[in-house]
Amino acid sequence: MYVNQHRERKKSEMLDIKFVRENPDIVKENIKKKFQDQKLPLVDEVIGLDKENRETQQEADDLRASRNKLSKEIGALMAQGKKEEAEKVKAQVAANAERLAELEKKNNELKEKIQNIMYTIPQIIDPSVPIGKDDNENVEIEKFGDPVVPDFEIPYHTDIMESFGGIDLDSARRVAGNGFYYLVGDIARLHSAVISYARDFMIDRGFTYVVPPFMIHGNVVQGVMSFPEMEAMMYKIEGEDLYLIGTSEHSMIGRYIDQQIKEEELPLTLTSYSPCFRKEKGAHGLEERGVYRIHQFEKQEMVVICKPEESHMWYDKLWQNTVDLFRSLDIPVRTLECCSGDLADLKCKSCDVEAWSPRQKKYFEVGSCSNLGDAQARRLRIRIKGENGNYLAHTLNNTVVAPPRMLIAFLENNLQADGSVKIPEILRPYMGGKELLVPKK
RNA sequence: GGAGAGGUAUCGAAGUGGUCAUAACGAGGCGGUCUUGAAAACCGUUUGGCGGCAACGCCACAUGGGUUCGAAUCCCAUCCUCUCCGCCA
Repeated sequence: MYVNQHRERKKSEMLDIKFVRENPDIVKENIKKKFQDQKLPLVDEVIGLDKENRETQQEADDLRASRNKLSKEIGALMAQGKKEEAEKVKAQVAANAERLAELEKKNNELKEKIQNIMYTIPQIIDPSVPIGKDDNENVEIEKFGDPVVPDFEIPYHTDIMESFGGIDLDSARRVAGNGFYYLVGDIARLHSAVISYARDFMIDRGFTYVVPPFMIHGNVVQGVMSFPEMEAMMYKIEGEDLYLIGTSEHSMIGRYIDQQIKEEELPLTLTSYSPCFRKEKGAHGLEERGVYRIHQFEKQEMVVICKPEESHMWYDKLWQNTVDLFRSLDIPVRTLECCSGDLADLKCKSCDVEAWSPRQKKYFEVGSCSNLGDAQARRLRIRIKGENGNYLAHTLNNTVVAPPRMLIAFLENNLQADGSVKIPEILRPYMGGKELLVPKK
């Protein structure tokens, strides 16, 4: 099995060094588009190092070739009993040994330098990505449904939950600290109902349901996300090479590490369930309290592995699925496209699906859809076995739904003036047929 | 946690210091012969990565290191899998 072959942490790259060598201008232009000008000198630097490395490699390979040849001669001479002649050839090999050791050392140093740089050179973004510096310049693409503001006041989401006796944050803080929750009664049931409904929604659209591992090895983490993300997000199990997943995308993409997938098996269209664990380092404001930003939540995810030429098409289908799901629950949404400067280095294109908050009178993020191009596949060596050789797959992922955050949108949009919450028809089978949640106080 | 066995290509598996790692042998896949068609039989073909215009060369036998002119093979360390026992949802 492949499992242990790449346990050692190896930094790896988003772009092919060959591509950088042959298209330095494209790579530089891309860096500028992402407002990372400080990385510009690295391109020429890495191309120089690469040239030096290939020369070193070639000389070392030649020396190895000569050693291999001479060693065979020694074997033949020994077999014939010609010991003296064998000794002479041995001396020849020894003469090259020192130079080879030198080259190997240099080769390793160069490789490490190259990798360190390549690790920071961002993925080429899709031409359709809007250029902008940070998240202020993200672009609204399309709205779905009317963002209604009712003529009664919508309470903060934890207050709505409390009116049903549905949340216990105080106990959660005592037991696990800030960023955890107990969901109780109908609210807990609603949480499970949403997950189950989302699962069936995706199964009906032809996706295969998967329950993956909730912990993964360090090398898989490195393959699916960049190092700064990893530091800020991932919980590590003490004394083990295991991390709690931040999303099932991690274990779902990791499933194909070092694999060659037959062309005819593609596309792989999967929907996975998992709890997600995130450190969420850094301070968060008022609007991120309650169950908005937490250390543990559950999520139904969709993941696609496909041929390069199909990733655009799947990207559009993926975010549309989330829009459709929210619309089926009468929640207004919009799509917000990530601009170049806000796009993670691993991604070619990404958008957020945002749900309407009638309380805040604005949209807020409930899901994120990304096309990673071949960046994850390059890092994890996920290849497609084609007629004319192997090539890297493209990978995409998107949130189907992530309660409890999604519950915020659900409760706010389905709250009635009398404090009750109506259950959309489509969700009722998952709620034991209930049409309405009635507050306890 | 204890005791054994083991990690080689798509799978099973041989190889225990050189002339079998473009990896024996078997299976599977692909192409072909035969056949009305199929099965069977037979023949051929089939690892991945890097460099090079090419010829060709290098690397990879779980991982890392060591011994050696030369390591799948010997030595050291680490990881993992399987079987049985124990414990346990």
